[in-house]
Amino acid sequence: MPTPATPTSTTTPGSSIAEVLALLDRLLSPQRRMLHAGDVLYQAGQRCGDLYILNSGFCKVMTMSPDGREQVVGLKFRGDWLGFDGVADGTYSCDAVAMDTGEVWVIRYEALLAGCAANRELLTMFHAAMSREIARDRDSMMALCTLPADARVAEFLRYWAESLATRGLRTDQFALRMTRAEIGNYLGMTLETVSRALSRLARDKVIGFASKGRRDVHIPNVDALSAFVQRTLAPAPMLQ
Amino acid sequence: MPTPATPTSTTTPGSSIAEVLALLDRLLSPQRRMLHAGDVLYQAGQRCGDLYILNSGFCKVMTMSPDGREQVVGLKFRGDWLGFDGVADGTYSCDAVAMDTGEVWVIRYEALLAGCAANRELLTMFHAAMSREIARDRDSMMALCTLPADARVAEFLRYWAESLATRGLRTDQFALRMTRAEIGNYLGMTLETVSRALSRLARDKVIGFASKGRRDVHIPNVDALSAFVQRTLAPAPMLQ
DNA sequence: CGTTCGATTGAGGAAGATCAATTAATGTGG
DNA sequence: CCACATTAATTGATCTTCCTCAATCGAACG
Repeated sequence: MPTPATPTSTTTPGSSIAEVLALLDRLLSPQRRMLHAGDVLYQAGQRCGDLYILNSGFCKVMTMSPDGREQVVGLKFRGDWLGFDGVADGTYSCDAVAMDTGEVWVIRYEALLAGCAANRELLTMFHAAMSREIARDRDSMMALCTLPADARVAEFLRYWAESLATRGLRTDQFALRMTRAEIGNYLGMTLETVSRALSRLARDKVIGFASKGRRDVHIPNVDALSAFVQRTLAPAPMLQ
Repeated sequence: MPTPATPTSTTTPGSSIAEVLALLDRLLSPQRRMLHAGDVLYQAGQRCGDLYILNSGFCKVMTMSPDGREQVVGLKFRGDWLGFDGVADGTYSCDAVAMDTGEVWVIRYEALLAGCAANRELLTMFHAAMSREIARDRDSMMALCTLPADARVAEFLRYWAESLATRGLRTDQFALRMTRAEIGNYLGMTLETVSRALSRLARDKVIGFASKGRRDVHIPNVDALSAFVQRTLAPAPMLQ
């Protein structure tokens, strides 16, 4: 897993979310589009003329296989791009759905190409964004393949908290905008297993639930989540 | 899962492997580098100044988490790019290892950027390659999360055969260049489960093993593999 | 205030992991 | 070239984890 990016890092130009947004605003003055929970930003099969940058809110990315299996394959936060999958053959291969009220900036792909040809910073920033998505997807595969169910849920929460932290949002308390069924679908397990994992995490005081409802998660200490993942990997502390 | 790409498709410029290689050769005249099985093309943490295109042979991409879990997260064939993960922050985050004798073309990232600024075709081709990798990773996630072990192994073989077919190579018989342990690691299961799945596929005549050794797989009919995957998804043909 | 949807929890079963033994292929030194 | 060592693959027996099925509970909403 990558070390948490420092939001103000300037090693690569355009590596901070604010810088990226500012650059895009300046060079491409993208159109704004309001989102509400459940809104479909784009759908698989649809012609891809635009890419999107999430300026606020949260989105999920979903794929459907020809035989009807459906899966959440990605989560998007402020500063993340949407629609990369459509660049290759001009057609989106996933659905993108808003999970909350928010705003995306619409980037015409043709305009982006023109901008990239003229502006080196825009070009490298765009490449960095795609590259980061590839690296992130690989981390997801690792978690899916090597972690047992409880650790997978813990890692999911850790990733969400880290994503919020990177964006300067509070991480001690936040709303999971997904049902247990959706989380399970994303993590490759059933909703009951997700629920049991969350209950265990709560019993172990690694997480807590806000007073009313069990969608609001309280994470006193993100490191405790990482520690929990590690603990499940070293099964028995080797008694002697 | 994407429909098998027609090798001669010209909808997007530079979408065929031959076109991509020709374009790169013409514009960047990349340096050639010979590979032998086991050669490490690049390693996580290493400075990323180059990208690579595989001209022949096969490579695997591996990640290692901080706590030591290691996993095969990708397979690369002729025409595939390697090193995208290093573009974001100038450091590779994976290892790339040759599985066979082959040749890569070395693309200096700086030269590529310069070329992209000057040549629109190169720019879109490069973007298409990254986009395709993102879409492909999502398909992998889908297979990992939604398919039972037997179907996952069948899907793995189907993907390998499809990859060979797209590149004009024979698919009825080929060598898996991975041990059962490596396949299992890639698919998120143990080597014993891989072995049992392969035995079942062979018993059902969906695949066969070449005379000597069980590394050479014989696939009389790729569609039979897809059918096998479907069969495991519709568990009981609903007796009444 | 009942209906509905999501979440929790328990009991039983099945898929796959683990452990262990055997066999097959590959390599090595004599 | 053969005996032997080594590594990979297969197969079986057991055990664990997670899934499935089912009941219950809680929150939200008309």
